[in-house]
Amino acid sequence: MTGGLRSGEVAERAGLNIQTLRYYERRGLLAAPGRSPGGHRLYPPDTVALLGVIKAAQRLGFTLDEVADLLHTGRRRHPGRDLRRRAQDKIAEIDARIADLTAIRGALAEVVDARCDSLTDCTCTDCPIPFLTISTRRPAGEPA
Amino acid sequence: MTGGLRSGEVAERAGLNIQTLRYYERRGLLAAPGRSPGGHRLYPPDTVALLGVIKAAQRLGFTLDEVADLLHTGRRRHPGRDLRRRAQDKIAEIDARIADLTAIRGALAEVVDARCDSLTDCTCTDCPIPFLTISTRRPAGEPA
DNA sequence: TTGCATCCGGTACCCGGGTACAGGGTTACC
DNA sequence: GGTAACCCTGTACCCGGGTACCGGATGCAA
Repeated sequence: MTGGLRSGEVAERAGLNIQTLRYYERRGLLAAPGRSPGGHRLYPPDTVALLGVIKAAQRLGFTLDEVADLLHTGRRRHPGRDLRRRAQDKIAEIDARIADLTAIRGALAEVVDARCDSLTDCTCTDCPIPFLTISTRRPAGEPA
Repeated sequence: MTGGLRSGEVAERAGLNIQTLRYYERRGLLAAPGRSPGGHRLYPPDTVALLGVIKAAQRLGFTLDEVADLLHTGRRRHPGRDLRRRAQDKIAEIDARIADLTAIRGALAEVVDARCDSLTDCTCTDCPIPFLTISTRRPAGEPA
């Protein structure tokens, strides 16, 4: 009888590296699974689906810490409100990020339109490069 | 007589850390400056402006390697064409990034609208979470 | 019971953009 | 010529999300 899936099987089905499974365990995304008598991990079969959820949440822009948190609070406190609030916060972050990128895009378009020819010694008239002081926030980093 | 600015002065005027100046030197963004008899760096005064340019380029989404490259090719080969082409490439990258973020935003909005209450066991009707297979590209990373 | 595939834990490394620290040498001013 | 402030080199560390390698132990089938 099979007490669960071996790490190699889980990794293959989920499209991940075995090391990544152990990494997720360390990070608190996966509960420590049962073990065979010899110490090999035996995962419950729904682990594969859980990993799919984790990957989906990552695609939504959540960090691994945030995903771990969501998984845990999902089990404990009043869950629904929490997920919705976090999703809304994440939308706000994404909007800010899009606004940043849009501003940068505009500045780049100006550089192209003005036919700038050098970062340091541009000879074009009304060169926009000296005025690139937009976006004094985070340079171009990910959300906090 | 002053043979140039000391690193502390440059760092302060440019709003950077001294370590960062040396880091930029290693990365090829700043040429190795002259030295005092005792070995202290003495920077030409326009270094401060150059650092401003570097920061501007970073804000435009160029990596340090790309900036170094732009600064070098700006001096050598046929410069103008290069800068314009790279700026256009960068605009395309940014557009792709914005498209990704917009898709993610849409998915998050669905999660909010549907009043999902759990990542793993959502009880809402027509829950969108199982369908979060959008954006099979890079998860949410920076441009290549 | 032999042999190969798989897995174990621990540790080190990768990317990009820096920052920090230790232990010493220099500069500048009084 | 003292002494504070500054600077030097070299090395290690930070973040996030993993990946790679090592030597040894297990699992499973013939």
